[in-house]
Amino acid sequence: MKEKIENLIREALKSFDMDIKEISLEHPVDLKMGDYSTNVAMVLAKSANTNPKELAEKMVEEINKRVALKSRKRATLDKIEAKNGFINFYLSNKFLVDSVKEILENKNFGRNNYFDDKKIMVEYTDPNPFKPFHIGHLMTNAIGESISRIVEFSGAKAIRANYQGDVGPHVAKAIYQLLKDGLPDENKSVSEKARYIGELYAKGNDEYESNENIKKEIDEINKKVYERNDEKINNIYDWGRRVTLEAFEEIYKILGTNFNYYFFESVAAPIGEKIVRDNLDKIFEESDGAIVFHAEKHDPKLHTRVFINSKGLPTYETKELGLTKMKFEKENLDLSIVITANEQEEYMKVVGKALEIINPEVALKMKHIVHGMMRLASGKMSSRKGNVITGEFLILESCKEVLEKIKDRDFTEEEKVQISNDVGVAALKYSILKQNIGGNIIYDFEKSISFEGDSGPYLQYSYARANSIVEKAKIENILPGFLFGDEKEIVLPPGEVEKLLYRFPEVVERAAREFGPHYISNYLIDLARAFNAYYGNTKIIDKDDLNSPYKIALTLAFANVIKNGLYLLGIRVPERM
RNA sequence: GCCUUCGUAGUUCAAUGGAUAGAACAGAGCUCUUCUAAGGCUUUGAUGUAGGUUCGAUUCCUACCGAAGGCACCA
Repeated sequence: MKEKIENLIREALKSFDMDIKEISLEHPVDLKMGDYSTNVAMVLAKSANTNPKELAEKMVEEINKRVALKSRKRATLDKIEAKNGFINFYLSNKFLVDSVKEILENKNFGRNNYFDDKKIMVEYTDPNPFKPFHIGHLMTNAIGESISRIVEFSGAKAIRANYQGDVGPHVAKAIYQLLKDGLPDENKSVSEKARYIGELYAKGNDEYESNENIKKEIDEINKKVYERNDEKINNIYDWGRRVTLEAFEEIYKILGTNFNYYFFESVAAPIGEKIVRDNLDKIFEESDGAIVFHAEKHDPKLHTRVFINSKGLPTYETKELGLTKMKFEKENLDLSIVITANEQEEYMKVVGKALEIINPEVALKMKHIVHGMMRLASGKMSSRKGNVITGEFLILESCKEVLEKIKDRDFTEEEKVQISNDVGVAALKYSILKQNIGGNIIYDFEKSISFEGDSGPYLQYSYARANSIVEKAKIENILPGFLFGDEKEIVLPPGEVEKLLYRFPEVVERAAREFGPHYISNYLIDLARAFNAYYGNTKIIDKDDLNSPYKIALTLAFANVIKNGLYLLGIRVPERM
């Protein structure tokens, strides 16, 4: 449709001997201004020595001449007008109803081909064994899963990767404390054991910072973990690594993520180390016993970073180089996306610069997407029993809240658990994905599990309600249809719902182009609001209404789009709730 | 100090250089003998400051004020 209108504009311009590189064609904020609108007259007026209004009017005349050539019945455009220098296009009822029809016929409505035939790896979540799964991991997971699905819907083959720090000082801190305090009870569940390890990590961290001798001891353990030459430490390490990774798997299951690849720092480290040592003197330099990269020599906005520390151990930067090499060896990628919090933005630029010198081809295919940090709106939660809020805790609380809400509903126990999991996770994910991912999220526990207004459960609820109407209509033997009364003409004026439905593929494409899941969340909320308003003042199932089949078709189309949209956000859609 | 990102209703967020800056929450008032009231309807309220570019600036540029992150052996 968009292209069709653009062609009309171009043809009209041609008749005035004018042309423009890029036609800006947008949806006016207000539906009263038409369905599409262009500002070309305003852009070109000056160079054409005329004023925008006049040019717009002349163009409308020209476009109307061309449209009139086509038969009225098949027309997709109803009206074209010039207003305040804009040219507004109004879609015909026929086009809108046809788009509803298309949604019912095409289960994949919303797909586009922006990333056709591209192979894209998305690395996200990245929790570290021996440490808790915290809120930041929840954020990265929600964003990464959504971006993976969006690029898939845009034609790409998405490869999901998870990169986990199974070596490094944090591991040594946990092991030190485990050696001191002992292992947890064998009978405890995996997640309880993982929680115990996480608590000891925090304790070890405190010790590390407050006691010089313990610091040395932990540094020693760190080295042994890399070298794997101490059996006692190896045993605890292998056990702790396994337990925490298993606990993460349980969380991924609830969140709905399946990774294709798991990368580990322990593997990436030696690969990265070789790259650094091979490029010593060429790119990297020795300084104070460490090996560093003076990035500011290549770009004054960057700074120096240590790649191999003075104890001879590789830092995160080096591991990142190794990881990148591994990724491109495993798969022939067109694009490799890494999603992290924005605190890593600056040094990723340094790593990127080093990579650019070592392997410019690969560097071009790297994309670092950063999201904001989760900050607490109030200190309430963090002080609770001295616990930090982990991502896991948040998921459980949110689901528990939903369970409480539906406890008296007419569902089986099994259904109740399923629904509360789906809705609880939706509330959290939506609160992360509803806003631009770059900004910080001021985290408010109450609001994140809000089920009203601009929320995931609101969307799920709208879907469940639409779904139940369609189900009920089936029982009453009214099926979706596209005949309007006795007339062959469409008499039911399509409303706001239709005018939003056909835009879905455009929204998905934009979300893919800009890696912005929030475009989808915002769209879905607008759509759901429009439908809920329609629902509020229309009787959809009505045996005496000849338009009832169309109303049901519209309801079904709405449900399909919400379902596909929520899928792209990584949110499950309960049929009933 | 330097670098990066960001300042929009009381609060949390939208807005592709465009038309009257949208929502949600909170506040006030309606609304279930129609299909799920986790809903709908009505209503109060905002672009940090000062310049500049432009037919047009929340959006681009400059300065200032404020916030977050980063700036050598953590990730």
